[in-house]
Amino acid sequence: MTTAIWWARRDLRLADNQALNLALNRADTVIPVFIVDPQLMDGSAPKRETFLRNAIASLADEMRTRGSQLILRQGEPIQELRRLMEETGAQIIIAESDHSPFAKARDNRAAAALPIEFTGGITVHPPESVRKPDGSPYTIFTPFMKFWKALPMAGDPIPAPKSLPAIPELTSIELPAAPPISDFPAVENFAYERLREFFHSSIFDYGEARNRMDIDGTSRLSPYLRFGLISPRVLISAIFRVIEETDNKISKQSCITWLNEIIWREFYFNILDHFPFVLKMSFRENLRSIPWRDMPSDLAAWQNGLTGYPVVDAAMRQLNETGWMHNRARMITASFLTKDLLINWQAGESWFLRQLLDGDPASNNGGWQWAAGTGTDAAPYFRIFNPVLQSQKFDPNGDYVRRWVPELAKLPKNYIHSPWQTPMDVQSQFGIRMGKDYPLPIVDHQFARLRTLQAYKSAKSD
DNA sequence: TGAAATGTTGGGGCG
DNA sequence: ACGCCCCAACATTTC
Repeated sequence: MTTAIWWARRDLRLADNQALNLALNRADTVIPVFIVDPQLMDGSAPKRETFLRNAIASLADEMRTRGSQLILRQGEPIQELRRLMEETGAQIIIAESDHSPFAKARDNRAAAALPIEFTGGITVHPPESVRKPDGSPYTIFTPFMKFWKALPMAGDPIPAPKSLPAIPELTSIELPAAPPISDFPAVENFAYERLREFFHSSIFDYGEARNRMDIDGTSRLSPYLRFGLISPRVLISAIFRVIEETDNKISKQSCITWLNEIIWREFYFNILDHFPFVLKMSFRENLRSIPWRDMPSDLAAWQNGLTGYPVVDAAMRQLNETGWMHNRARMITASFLTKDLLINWQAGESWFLRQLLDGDPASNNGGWQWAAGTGTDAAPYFRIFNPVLQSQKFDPNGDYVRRWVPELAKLPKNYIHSPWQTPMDVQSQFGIRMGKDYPLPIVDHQFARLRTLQAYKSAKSD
């Protein structure tokens, strides 16, 4: 009679769960446990905590209908695991590997103290398996992506178990119920529904539509990936099949573009695994002394969506209200904070990490360092987004702005992207006073652009 | 997965 | 008819 503990962390799913599957294959009895770590549930990311609580509750439901029970404990994970081993007589603990410095330190401690085995699954290919021939990690996306695509897939997705072994009577804490998140129900099956819907049509226009902030052109699966309600392997094997079956050139290219986005995620897991220092400083050594501005009022205006640039404000308000932001908008707001306000990307990184449902240290850091031009394979520092042009291009009718900045909703299309240029008679015609009902720009873009070029140049030559 | 500055071209107005 | 200027429109370079 063998007993295994399945330690769930950010793999809150039944389908294609390598850790759960290994536990089921190894043992007659599998004790599923989620340990609430006060160090992680510290109120620093309330939206993600809500999603997590919902996801745990939903997984617990699913386990119950299959004859098992998700045990919830709270405390220092290693202590709790040891206690649970004593209570159940389990011989082994199995968990999915994680690669953040925090997770690695915790898991190394666990491995030193307990019989624990880790599986893959958080990425399709474990970071250590994507290396250059000489063994060093890739730091440029394209060669990484080519190598990644040439790797054989390690098996097909594992279907969800239809039933689970019953477990003995054990204590389990009650997690206070969390309000549901309307745009992102934290339910495994819903992720599949969303995937099906996306693959039914939008994916074939993804190449163009993904940039349009006024359109639902993206899969919006990121929170589900973040907490492992769906596995990247499921996404990859699904998209491979669609690519194979698609003849139309543009449609096929759209699918490949989406696939590459998933590979960007793998790339940043890789970068963080090999270069954990990126969480503390710029990847690029020659850009570590940019004279950032320390301007709390500008940072607050950015955080609260009150910069006077409609597309920036719309995006920040979308983030604050829903916990999600369109990817194009992430680039625009990140460019604005770092290049227009000349505020350290780390301030933006931590705000996003606080607010995003999909906030993950690897992807979030990768994205910010990309935008700031300080990262691996990043945008060159002189690539500065013009928030007005970006808005005109990717929200042509201003619908995205109108949705999230209601005080501008009445403004006609030709002024919606740069409302400070609205003539007085038009302002009074629509009953909007610039500078009162909506802020004037907190910085002039042309001026800010030159200031930033100067600042980056001075850092480079240090 | 930019944008601004600068350079080039070619058609049309005009003396 | 011709040269000249103007200036979109597009291309290239630069940051």
